[in-house]
Amino acid sequence: MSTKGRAQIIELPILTTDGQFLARYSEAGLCGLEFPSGAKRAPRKLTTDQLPPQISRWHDAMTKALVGALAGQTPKELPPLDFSSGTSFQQRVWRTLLQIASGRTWTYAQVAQALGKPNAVRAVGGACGANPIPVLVPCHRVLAANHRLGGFSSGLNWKRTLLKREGAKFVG
DNA sequence: TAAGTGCGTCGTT
DNA sequence: AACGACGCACTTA
Repeated sequence: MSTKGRAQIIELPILTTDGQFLARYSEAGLCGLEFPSGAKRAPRKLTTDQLPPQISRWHDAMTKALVGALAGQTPKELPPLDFSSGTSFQQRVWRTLLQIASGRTWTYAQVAQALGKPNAVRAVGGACGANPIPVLVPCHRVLAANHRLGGFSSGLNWKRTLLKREGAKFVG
């Protein structure tokens, strides 16, 4: 038996009114989420009953959480989040982002403050950009100084849309 | 006001 | 050693 077999990742689509998202699961939990892409290929042809039951439960929770979050609501239940792809600094940032309530925004500088590294502002921006689970890990709630929009890896329109639905204010 | 430049800062590659 | 989803001071138009 191979001792270096790669961890199995299961990808499942989530259909929403905003398009088809793609959720990724590891043995530890949800490890990735991708925004709808132009290509609408189904990533996998598995029916729910062929899935490991644990993944199936996670995906049910995830589907509800995502649909709600896209409507500006705070998810009641999330699947376990697998942040293991990140460096320890990135993981700290991502965990911090989970503290930002819907409708509220922090600045990159505030996140850096919260980490006890007030000068690591730019590094925080980098970690936000590396967030593997957008929307649920609300990197879109992090703005630049003076309520300016800042950036967003998956496209600024997504950031604007999400913030508007949550009733958050921003400039730009 | 708006837009552009330079530099400090620090985690990542 | 180079590069950013930053912030701030400062210059120009």
